[in-house]
Amino acid sequence: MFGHLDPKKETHCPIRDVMALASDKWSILIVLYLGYYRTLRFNRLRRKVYDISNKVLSERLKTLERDGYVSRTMYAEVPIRVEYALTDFGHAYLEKLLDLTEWITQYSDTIMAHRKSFGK
Amino acid sequence: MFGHLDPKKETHCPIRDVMALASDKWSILIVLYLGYYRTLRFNRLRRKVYDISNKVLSERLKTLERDGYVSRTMYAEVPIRVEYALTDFGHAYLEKLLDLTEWITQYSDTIMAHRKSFGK
DNA sequence: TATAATGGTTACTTTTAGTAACTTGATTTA
DNA sequence: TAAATCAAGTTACTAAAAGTAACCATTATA
Repeated sequence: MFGHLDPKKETHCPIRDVMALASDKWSILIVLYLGYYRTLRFNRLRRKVYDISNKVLSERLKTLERDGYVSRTMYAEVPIRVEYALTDFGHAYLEKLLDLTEWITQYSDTIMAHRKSFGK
Repeated sequence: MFGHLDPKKETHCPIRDVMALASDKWSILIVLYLGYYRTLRFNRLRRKVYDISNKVLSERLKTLERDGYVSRTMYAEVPIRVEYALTDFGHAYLEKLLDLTEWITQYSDTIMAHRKSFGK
């Protein structure tokens, strides 16, 4: 249950090395939107994940693709068409994320209230 | 299920505003270690969450305390003693995190393998 | 008398994130 | 016919975050 906290550590930590690359704010939003819309092209995805820049979206997609969460399909049309979608693994991750995001959404107001009252 | 993705957006996104502050690499590790050891003093926690700096640990703890995940108890001893622990809410979050980290740990090797084979 | 431990803070450097302009090639609009 | 538009990004630059290392006061230990 807490196996990944093993003090024999220093070797390979799944949280630092693996999870951290897919659990940041932008990656989570990308996975959620790809989960909801099934497939999205670059610019449409960017408009869904509002406030993300081309640069960061491009970087995050590359990492998510490299680690097996996302597939990238290029169609040699004019103009070029590129579609992003979740892989099966990405869908499994989506399930886990949805569980977490639903929970946090449920308690979001509580946290915001705590945050406000804390400064005093 | 995908309620937080509502395109009416722009107002308040629980993922951007709330979850992002507790789901980064360091915050996750802090919550996991506090979950495992129940209470930890600053320096001991820092040694558990190896490679974290005083500065970042201090900052993350403040945010986690402000948002209600962590409690900070100061004992006016000499030298001063400060104990950090999860709140009830922090424990509930821990449950969710454990579910996610267990899953990612299970697939960690798969991801690493995919990562290696991807460059080719 | 020097060292280490307590829980941090401060100043500085490096890495990451964010901004805005630009690319290439073809098509639509005025 | 010339200008603007869209596709999917890239590039150069700036701002923000993370990481490094020294330091603070107090007290016990060697």
